[in-house]
Amino acid sequence: MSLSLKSIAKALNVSRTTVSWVLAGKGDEKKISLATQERVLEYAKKANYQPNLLAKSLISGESKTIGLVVPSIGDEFYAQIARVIELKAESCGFTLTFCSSEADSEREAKMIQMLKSKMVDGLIIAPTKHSKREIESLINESFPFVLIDRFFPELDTNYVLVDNEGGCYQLTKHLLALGRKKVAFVTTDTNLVVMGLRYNGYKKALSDTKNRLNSNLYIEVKRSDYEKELIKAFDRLFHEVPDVDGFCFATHYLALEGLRYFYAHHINITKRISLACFHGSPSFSILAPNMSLAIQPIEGIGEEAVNVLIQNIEKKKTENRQIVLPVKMCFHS
Amino acid sequence: MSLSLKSIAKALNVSRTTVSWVLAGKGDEKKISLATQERVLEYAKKANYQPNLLAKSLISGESKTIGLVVPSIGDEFYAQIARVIELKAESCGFTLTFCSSEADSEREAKMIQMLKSKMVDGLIIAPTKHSKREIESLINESFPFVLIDRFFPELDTNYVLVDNEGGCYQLTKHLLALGRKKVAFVTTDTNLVVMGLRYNGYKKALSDTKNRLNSNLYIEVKRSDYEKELIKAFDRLFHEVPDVDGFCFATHYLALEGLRYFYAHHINITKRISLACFHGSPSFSILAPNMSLAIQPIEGIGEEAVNVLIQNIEKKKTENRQIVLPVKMCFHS
DNA sequence: GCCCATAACTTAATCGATTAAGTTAAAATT
DNA sequence: AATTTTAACTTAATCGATTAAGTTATGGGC
Repeated sequence: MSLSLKSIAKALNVSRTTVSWVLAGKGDEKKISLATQERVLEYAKKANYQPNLLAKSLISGESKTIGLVVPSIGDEFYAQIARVIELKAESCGFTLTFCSSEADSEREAKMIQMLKSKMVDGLIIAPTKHSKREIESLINESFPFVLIDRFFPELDTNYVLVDNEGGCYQLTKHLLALGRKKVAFVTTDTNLVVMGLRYNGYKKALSDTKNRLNSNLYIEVKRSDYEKELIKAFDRLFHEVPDVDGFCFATHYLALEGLRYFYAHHINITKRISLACFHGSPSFSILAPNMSLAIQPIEGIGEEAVNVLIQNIEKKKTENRQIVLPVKMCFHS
Repeated sequence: MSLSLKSIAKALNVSRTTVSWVLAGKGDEKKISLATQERVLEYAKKANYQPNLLAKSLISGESKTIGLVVPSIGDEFYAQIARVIELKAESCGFTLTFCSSEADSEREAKMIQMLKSKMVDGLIIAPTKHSKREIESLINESFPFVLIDRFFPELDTNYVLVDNEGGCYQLTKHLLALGRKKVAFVTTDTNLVVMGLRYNGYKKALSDTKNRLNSNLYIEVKRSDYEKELIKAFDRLFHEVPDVDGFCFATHYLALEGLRYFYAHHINITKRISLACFHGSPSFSILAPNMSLAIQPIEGIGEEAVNVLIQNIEKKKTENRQIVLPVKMCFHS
């Protein structure tokens, strides 16, 4: 269908090698006459020749493609990460193929397998909670990869994370410093290590300020159907602890549902309670200008992930790198 | 590095052909002895053989990969579209490679070229305004592709759109039916055909109800730096037409900035004005529960795009299909 | 005992590129 | 004039798979 080196060679009555050399810019080096070089270049341009990169990859053993595996590309956070990764990867000559695991580790395993079969040069993965197995086998094959957003403390891998614990620690401390006494922590998916870290930050802030941990102030909702779950949990919370006066949300989507609840119940989110959230969303500055935020450095995560991965791809060796980026604190009263 | 057909063949002392047939499930058909079949299958399983799909694609001429080109994968709307497309494509045996054009037609042309070089079987493109050239050349090469979200009326291509004009027509009519007299239309990027269609819907609703078009009520902001642009435009609007009582936003991100303005200026968005927006965003139901919406059928767009594209890929022929999906109206008072 | 069918493979070409290792004819050197 | 160099190519192997077209050896039929 599309024209190949071979067909150019045939048309010009020269060998494939000659054409290959000229188009690769090695014409002079390989002592191809100027006349021939011009003939080849002109023909290639006129016919709009584009090399088949699959063939090239087959030989070179590198596809210049990175596989990105995230729970869902439809998620605002991962979509923005994907954008940064794409731009950074492109500047290094790589394109991106992505797969959404839909938070299903079997699906994830299949996608990783597929990407490897398509000969991606490396993977950037935001793993699901049960994908330790798959990650271990990547380690065994010493296939280049970097984890982002989530990790496995017991595995020695590359990863790029943010300071989950520190972020929630600072947010909680800020709420307490504002004079709040009963600060609730709202979280989900607690078998994810990073969620545990966020909770640790909350707990540490409490104990550092001699506040007692109150289990009634701990709200955990299941990931699926979290909207309704949260309403139920909040109804109970406001019944059990009517004078709750602060909220630290572990994720932006929980915070959005929390805000929906506060608005629906006419709860004064300036006077009666203070708010904080790990990461944010554009609408928060309108909905709750006073909410304090620990913003994840999306650019940094993406760029570091690509950096680490490409280093790993290029010099097969290299030790694993564990990067923890600081969050950007935005305090409000 | 990773083991190949060849190495399996060598290890078992059979020919590559035999191994290939057995692994392709053609063992019986090709009369390979059961003993050999078992030996091959067992070895392949133990060694975790995975075929090199690049090599397979080189032969078959199909990569089972679709290229997705959108202005930005970081954009909520395109991210969600991408998710749907990925799921649908996967169910048809395709994976997705994506590129963000960053609304730059030169960049877009480069990305399309790259994707074609990587031998994607087809493209799904949300084109930028100046990419007509590139699209035309795809037509000339009869390369399979589908446009989404945007299109070129003068080109005969596949496309999947939503009813832009009808959506804005109904939204505007609704605002007028609520008794609003001075409804503003807020838009951007007017050289995009679909933005023109949305404006047409607005104008048609006005003329159908014998309302006069008032150029003071037409707000157009540049795409870049639209946040500040919108503030300036609104300042002017409220000065020139203090009794403006309705707003129809052409996009969700304009509406969000509009809401930011209303909140900042304590403008009563229930009594003093009525709101409408083409498409929506999760926070709108909290920020402006009364805002009427014309929701784009994201699932439908993605699924139809994949359907049309795959049909196009599989039977090289086929006429172009032009699909316009209805929007889902959510009226509020 | 001869011929043919069939089981059970193997050889070699192919996809589209790259590249090490030739080849040939003309020019330069001795 | 004989030998070496060099310019300007070409041949053929290779990447990892697929597949059309052979090739054996064995068994059955007559």
